[in-house]
Amino acid sequence: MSGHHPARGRRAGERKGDLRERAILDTCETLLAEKGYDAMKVGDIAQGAGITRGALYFYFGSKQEVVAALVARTVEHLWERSRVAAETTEPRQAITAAMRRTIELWAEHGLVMRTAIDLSLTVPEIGELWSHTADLFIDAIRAVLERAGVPAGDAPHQASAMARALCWMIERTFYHASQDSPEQLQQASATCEHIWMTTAGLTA
Amino acid sequence: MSGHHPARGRRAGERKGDLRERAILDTCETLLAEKGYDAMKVGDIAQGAGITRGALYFYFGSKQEVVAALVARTVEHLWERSRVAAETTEPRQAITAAMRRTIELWAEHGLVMRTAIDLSLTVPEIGELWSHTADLFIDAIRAVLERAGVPAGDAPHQASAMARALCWMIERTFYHASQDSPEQLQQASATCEHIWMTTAGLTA
DNA sequence: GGGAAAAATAAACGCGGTGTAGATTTTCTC
DNA sequence: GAGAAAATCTACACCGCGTTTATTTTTCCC
Repeated sequence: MSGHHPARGRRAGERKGDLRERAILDTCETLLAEKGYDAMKVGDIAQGAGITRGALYFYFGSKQEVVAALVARTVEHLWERSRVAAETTEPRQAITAAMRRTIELWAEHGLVMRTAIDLSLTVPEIGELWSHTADLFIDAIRAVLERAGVPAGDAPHQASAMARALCWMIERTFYHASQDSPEQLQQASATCEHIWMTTAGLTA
Repeated sequence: MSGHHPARGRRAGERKGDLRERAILDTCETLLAEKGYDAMKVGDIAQGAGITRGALYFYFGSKQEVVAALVARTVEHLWERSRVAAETTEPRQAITAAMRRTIELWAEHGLVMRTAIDLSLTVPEIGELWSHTADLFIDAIRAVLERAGVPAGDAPHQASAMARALCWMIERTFYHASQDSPEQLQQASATCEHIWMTTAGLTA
């Protein structure tokens, strides 16, 4: 058992320490890229943020909480971006636009997204965040499929199930591609787009 | 740094300890299902296998090595099954047969396969095993696509890239479905099969 | 500018888990 | 049945996390 209640300090808007909190998350992101989750120790994060271990535990209750907060920050960003888009009605355009946006998201936040996926099992809070995010994407895909004429419903070849499968395809394909080069992301995107189109009944 | 060279004991065929080695892997598989990787401690595995921690370290150099061995054992099984099949030439039948086989594999070995995927990043040896396995599947899918008329090649809408995307779709979809019920596996399979068919240009 | 609250420091400590070492017993082999 | 190799046990050293405490510095705000 770690901490039952937050044991967090500082409540009430926008103290100075919010700066440090951001510094901690930034450092965490950097170290995650450099060494990976396991090898990254709490002391490293603190040091990188210019504080001591003790001080870090004033802001966050555990290592997992730090990473969870980092994921939350990133994921919130994803949601905003997604809310803005998704207004195109013509299916073909919608798909193309969505894939372009997906490339941007993975190019910019690939590391954190991969970390979120990896830790989904281990850290329940992160699991929640990511599965919620996935649901948003699935629903967006579902809407496009239905607009393109795929019958609505939960059965195997109806829109919901297909959208889910397509979402996992995109997630996994970009997960791998984002570990390589930006070119790989482009390639991956083109392939996913084509399969999505075909599945939607839109023969290119 | 853990252990550089194996530090393994016992070489030369079929000592008594091979029995224990199997017992260790069996216990590991059980505990993995019950508690998950992190919560499963080395002492638990040893106890389950009827020996002490120290004895376990005679057979395996680390916790990771134990799980890697378990994955290797399972994956070898997968390879055999795949070698036997994949002789159907008619694309539609080949796809249906492949999906039926995939259901069986995930129903039987879902837990270990999920573990392999989860630890691919953390444990290099497991990463190797799994990516090799994935390559086999990708190649099988590629062959079917080409037989169905999809042009060969590495470009985004040619057979190789599409096969890769389809493989990740199947992996991830089954990964999730296998955590729920056998019924979910059936559903997932039907959906994946449909998308695969469509992608291959075989309108159902 | 002075007092309260917030933010940070340093130095311990306990806990749990991994991996290692050395001694010891069992088992094979001749 | 003696010696070697295999298998096992017990005890320990290490590392990292999370906690605690006591003490200082910074910041807020009236």
